Amino acid sequence: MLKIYNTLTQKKEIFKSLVDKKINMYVCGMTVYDYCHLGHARVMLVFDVVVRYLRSQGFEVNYVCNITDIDDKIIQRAHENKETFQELTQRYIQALEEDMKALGVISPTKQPRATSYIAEMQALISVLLEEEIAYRAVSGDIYYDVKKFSSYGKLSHRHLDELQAGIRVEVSEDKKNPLDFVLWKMAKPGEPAWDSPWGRGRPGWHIECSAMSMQCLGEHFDIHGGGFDLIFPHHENEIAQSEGVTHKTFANTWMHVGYLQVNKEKMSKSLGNFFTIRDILKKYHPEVIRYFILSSQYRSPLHYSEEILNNAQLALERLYLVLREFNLKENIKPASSRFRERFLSSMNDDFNTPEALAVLFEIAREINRIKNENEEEAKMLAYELREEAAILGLLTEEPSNFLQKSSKEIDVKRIEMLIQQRVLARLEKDWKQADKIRDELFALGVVIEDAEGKTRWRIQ
RNA sequence: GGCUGGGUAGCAGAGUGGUUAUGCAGCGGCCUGCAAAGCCGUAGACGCCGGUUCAAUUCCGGCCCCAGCCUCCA
Repeated sequence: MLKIYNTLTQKKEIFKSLVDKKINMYVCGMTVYDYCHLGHARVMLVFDVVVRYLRSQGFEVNYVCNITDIDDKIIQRAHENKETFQELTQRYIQALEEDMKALGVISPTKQPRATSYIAEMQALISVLLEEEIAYRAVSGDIYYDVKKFSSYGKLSHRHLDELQAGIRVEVSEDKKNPLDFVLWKMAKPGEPAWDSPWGRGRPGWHIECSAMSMQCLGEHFDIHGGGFDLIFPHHENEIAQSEGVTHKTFANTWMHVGYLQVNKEKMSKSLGNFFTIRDILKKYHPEVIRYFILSSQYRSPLHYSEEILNNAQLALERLYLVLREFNLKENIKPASSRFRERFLSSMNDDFNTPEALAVLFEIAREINRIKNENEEEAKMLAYELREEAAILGLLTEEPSNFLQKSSKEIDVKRIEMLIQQRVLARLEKDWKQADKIRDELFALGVVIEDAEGKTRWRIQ
């Protein structure tokens, strides 16, 4: 029985899809004006695992993840770069796709872009104006009147008066209420603009997700997700807009991924403490990043440091060292074991990946324990280990590939030649020479293992 | 000020009203020419103060501390 923590109710709830065995899920994706950092990777990897898991449990998941390709920061950045906003966004959309591919993130079923849904956004704004939930200000900009939506604040668990007390931005003369947010913004000369019944302009940030999610998934769907920082105001506003138009529940379950922290601070662009995905991939295997992300529960803050990533690497090596012992070429569906049940119940408990990983390590130990006495059973467990790890997107590589991959240039020919020399030295029981070669290899970052008459090597 | 979520062994990080999380690191052993890998064993923890209970790290209350949101942010 799958339970998911719902930000809306602040409880873990038994998950039930609107249509049996089908799930419609929307995740707020990236604004494309710069490279993605590890914090973005966390969100994408978490939902990647959510989708993989749900599919493995027989759900047909319709996974929509948008791209925001028009917004103030994009306009500003394009202006700074003296290029069109399309040139800018196209470049970063491509970078985003490269990053996601490198991380092994499965593609969303659909990846709508804001600029392709301008008409749908305008349709929503029209309804909100007709219903007088939105108003046109003196400037011509159109705002959402938060006072008209009685349950405003239900997702972030705040009340309008509390919010107003904490206002810390200068209040625009234009708005009736400082918390009102823009739906349509009139264009200044030189800014990107679209025709609308209210004049040339561009959409506000929040309306795009209402338009895209409802267009792609319907007015009422199962899961809506994103980073923690989107709870307020973004998702709150999405609810206000969508439910303001439809008068029915927008999304049933709201999932939010915790922050990635560096030195106890949130990783963010403004603090300048971020690491881009592509930079980290220069030093670490994608599965190491994935392991690191999954080693904490998705709602908790996750601390980043190089030491922790190194630890993730060592942990993954342990699992790969187990799989290396077997030739898992056959297409075998392993039988249920006592481990499988625990793996599944961990995942069913709000995607508790740290606990699921712990189960994988227990399988690994069991394999090591029995492999000499009962090779067949060990092999079955190895198949199971690989299958369950695949749900997390791990252990998908050939073990020797993973274990012999290095971020530095390695000279495999030289390594193998040295190993050959050492084998000869060992046959002659020339331990001094053998150890000297081993030291030499170690200096190259190569670790040697002598087992069952063979010598194997791996990196680091 | 309001609202969220936290504080678990050297590090990371789950979980539980009484029983080994897990990974890395440590200690002892087995294996090995020596290592590596692996196995067995072992040590070490639940912010502070009260309360409930036969029993609390786990429930309740208070306090302290940390992070985040209330402006754009995944």
